[in-house]
Amino acid sequence: MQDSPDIQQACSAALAARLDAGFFKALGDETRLTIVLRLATASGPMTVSEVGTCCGTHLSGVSRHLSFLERAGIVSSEKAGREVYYRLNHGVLAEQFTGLVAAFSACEQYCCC
Amino acid sequence: MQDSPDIQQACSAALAARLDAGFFKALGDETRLTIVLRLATASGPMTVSEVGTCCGTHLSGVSRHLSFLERAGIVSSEKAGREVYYRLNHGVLAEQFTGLVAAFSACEQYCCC
DNA sequence: ATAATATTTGCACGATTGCGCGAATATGCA
DNA sequence: TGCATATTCGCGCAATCGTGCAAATATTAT
Repeated sequence: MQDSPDIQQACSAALAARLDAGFFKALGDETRLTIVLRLATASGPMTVSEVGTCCGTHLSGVSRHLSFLERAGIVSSEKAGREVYYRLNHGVLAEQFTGLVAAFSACEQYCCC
Repeated sequence: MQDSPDIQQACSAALAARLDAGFFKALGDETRLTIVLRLATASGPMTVSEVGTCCGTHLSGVSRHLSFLERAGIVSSEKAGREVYYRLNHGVLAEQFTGLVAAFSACEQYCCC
């Protein structure tokens, strides 16, 4: 199989599948990035209140941000009693970013000049 | 040097430096992602008008999106006569994503349980 | 100089977003 | 049962965003 329109189509489709606006949108807010950073450097799962101490916003906003991040697959939650523990999905992030690198690289190699 | 608050601080700072909301915000819009995909699979630089054929929006909007992407470092422009040629900064994207993988991985290794 | 083409900019509109506040819900404890 | 704590939800507000349209600008061609 050599460089043909077929392989270019495949590269394009693979990259398109990786380009999820929701994922990037979730990371495109300062407060949410602060939360992500806090969770990334935590020694374990954190409650909403604990996360809330790192960013100056109201706790309801923190709860909403965490839900947003969870919907994007970036964090996971687990309910324990009246508290909800959030943790960062390191695996998802690593897989996404490495996948993006590979997809962009493939496009550059097979589609570009 | 072993796992100490110092190295945790270093990991946190390194990740914080990578977490640029503007960068993610630039990729957090469907139309801009369509433009990025188009440029990623192009055989060379493209004019604003050429890029515009891939997304249903008005040409002025395409111009604005390209400016946004350029401000985020994702694309570069070069003026040639009355046309402006845009191209994807593959290197920047690769460096950003690989850097993110490394920074998250370091945090997971040295800060987390 | 005049006309045609490519791009950018100003403007207004509708939609979305992040936020704080208070109420509602859920759970644990006395 | 009553009370305190943790989280979520509904509401409204201000700010931002994406868009189309028309005008302005820049450059090329006649």
